[in-house]
Amino acid sequence: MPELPEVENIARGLAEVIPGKKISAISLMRNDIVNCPQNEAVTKSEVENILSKIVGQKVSSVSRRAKRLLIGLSSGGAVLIQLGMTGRFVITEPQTPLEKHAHLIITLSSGKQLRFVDHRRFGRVWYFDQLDCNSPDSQMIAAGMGKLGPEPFDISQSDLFKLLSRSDRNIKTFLLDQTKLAGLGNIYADESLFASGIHPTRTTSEITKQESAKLLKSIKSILKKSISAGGTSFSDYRNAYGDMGNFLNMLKVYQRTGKPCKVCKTAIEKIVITGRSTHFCPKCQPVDIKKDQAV
DNA sequence: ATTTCATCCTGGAGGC
DNA sequence: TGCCTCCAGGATGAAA
Repeated sequence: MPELPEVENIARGLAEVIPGKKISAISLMRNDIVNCPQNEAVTKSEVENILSKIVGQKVSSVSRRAKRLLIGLSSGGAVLIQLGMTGRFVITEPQTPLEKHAHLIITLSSGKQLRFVDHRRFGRVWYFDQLDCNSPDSQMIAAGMGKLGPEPFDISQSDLFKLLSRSDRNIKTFLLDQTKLAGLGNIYADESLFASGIHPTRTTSEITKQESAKLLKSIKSILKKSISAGGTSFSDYRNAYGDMGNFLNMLKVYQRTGKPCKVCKTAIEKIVITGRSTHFCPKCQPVDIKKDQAV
C-alpha cells in the first residue's frame, strides 16, 4: 500500500530518531515474515541466528529504495523491509499496549520501541550481512532488489520513451511494473496518467515522445508534492509518529469514481486493468491520441 | 521473453 | 444483528 512518497516519509521520520541508537533487543512474533518471498517460513534456528547478529548493533542509517525501507547497521549489514499493502512502523514507549498485528519489535538503547505492524501480512523483512543494493548477492536478488528499475527521479525522458516504445502493454500496467520504473503504485499511477492526459488503457508503444515527456514530468511533480504533503492516508498508512498524510485531499481521480473531474466536471470513471482498479476522467484522458499530437 | 493470473492475508463496507 | 460478497497503497511464481 505505501508507495514511494509514503515510504520516503517513513524513512525520513525514522532517520530523525533511530540512527546512533543501539538495538538492545528484538522480538519476532511471526517467523513467516522473515527472508521469504511468500510463505516459505524460515526455520526457527535460522531466525535465531539472524536475530543474534542484529542485537547489539547500532543503527547507522535509514534509507529508501523504491517502496522498500533499508535500515543500515554498524556492522555494514542491513535490515530491508517491504511494507506490502498495510505495513507500517510505530515508534512508541515499551509500556504502550501491543498493536494487534505487531509482528516485529525492536527495542532501542533510548528505551523506545520500533514496532512493525501489518494486518494483512503481505509485508516482509530481510537481513543482509552486507548492504549493497547492486550486489549480485543471492539474498539481495531473492528480496527483489536486483530486479528494480530506476526511480522516476533518476530516469531521463529519452530512456523512458525507449522503454515505452519497446513494450506492448497498456500504460497503467507498465507503470505498476517495478522492474521498469520503481516506486509507483496504484494511486500515483492513476494520478500521473490523469495529470498527463493519457488514458490508462493506451498501449505504451503508441505513446508519443511528447506524451512520454509530459508523463515523466507529471510523475516527478506528483511524487514531490505528495512527499511534501506527508503521503496519502487511507485506512492504514501513518508515518512513524502516527500522523496521517495530507495528499488525500489533493487526489484528482483515485477513489473519486462518479465524482466530477476537478478540471472539466465530467464524472470520474473506474475500470479494472489487470486486476487493479483504475480511475480516470474520460474527457481529460481520451482513448485516442489527440489529433494535434499524432505524427 | 513477456505478460497475465491467482495467491498470499485481514478487516471494513455494503447488501439482504 | 448476522451472514455473505466484494474490495483494498503490493509482489510473486506459475502458467499462458
